[in-house]
Amino acid sequence: MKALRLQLLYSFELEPKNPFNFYLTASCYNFNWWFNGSKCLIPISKDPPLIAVAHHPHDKVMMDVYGEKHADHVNVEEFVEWALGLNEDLMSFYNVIEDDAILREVPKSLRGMRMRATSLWNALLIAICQQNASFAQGWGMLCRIYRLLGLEVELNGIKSILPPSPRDFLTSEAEAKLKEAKVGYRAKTIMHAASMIEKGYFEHLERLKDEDAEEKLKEIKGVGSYTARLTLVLSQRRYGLLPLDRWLKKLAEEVYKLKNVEEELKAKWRDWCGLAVFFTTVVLDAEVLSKALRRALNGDVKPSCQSEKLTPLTLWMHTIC
DNA sequence: TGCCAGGCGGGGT
DNA sequence: ACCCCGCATGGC
Repeated sequence: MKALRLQLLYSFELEPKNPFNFYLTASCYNFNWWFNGSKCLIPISKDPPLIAVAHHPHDKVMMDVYGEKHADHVNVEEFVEWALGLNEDLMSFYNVIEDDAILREVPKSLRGMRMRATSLWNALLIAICQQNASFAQGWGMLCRIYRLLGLEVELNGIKSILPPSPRDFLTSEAEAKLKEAKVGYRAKTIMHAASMIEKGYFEHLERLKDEDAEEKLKEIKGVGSYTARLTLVLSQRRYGLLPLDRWLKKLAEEVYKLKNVEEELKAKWRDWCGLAVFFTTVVLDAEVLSKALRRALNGDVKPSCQSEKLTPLTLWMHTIC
């Protein structure tokens, strides 16, 4: 298949709040068609195609926006700044997690790293692929979804992919592609979610309170508390929500010695639960529970820097599908 | 081989 | 309210 050629529309620069580490921010949970070690591509929309290319030569973040002619430029600067979390007050988060037995490395080895946010639909895809699957399996599914259903683009010689839109999942060919992506029983959830988004069911979701937004997403069959909360963390930076799965529940019980994990983690992390969960997976390299548990109990809470090992920070260096 | 792996829903108490 | 199982898939 031939890639759609996009052209440079315009450029701008952004000034991140300190501390900021571009390399770590771009590396984490990313694929090699969106990060190559220096340039970080940020998909903005697929219809019409629009994508920003970020690089970081000094203290500012430089942005080049690519698309087709006459594309709508509205709100791109705001979106990209938000997607990279450039305005987030990390120091306030660091205050909450100082002395945390698992997260104490975050203000050190991961200093300045932001969580990249994404669209509601893309966040749903990510969250659904995490259900009842290991890190490698979940991201393998996602990788195949992007390759099979996304739109190949080329900007100034750089090949990349724009994530598929909800509409792209509502055909019979898409059903076959999902089968090929080996998402198993999650395919039904993905299609159900796509059709509800397409019908505009989640418009103005951002206006709802956390609890109501979570309940609304849970109306998708196959989406429960974990998936709904993770989706809202990734797509709206609603850090007050705690995406609690069996992995984190067991870790918290054993490492923090908690009984009622949900209640006590909320008291511990307060308005930063979502970001705390995100970094918990990063520092433990998203290892499966038994290994993550052993590491946390041994105080081995520094993320691995070996490129051969598949971790959230090295994902972009690997070809996993 | 059988059983798990960052869930979920439907069925049984 | 709980508890339990099946659900696709791949890896160990």
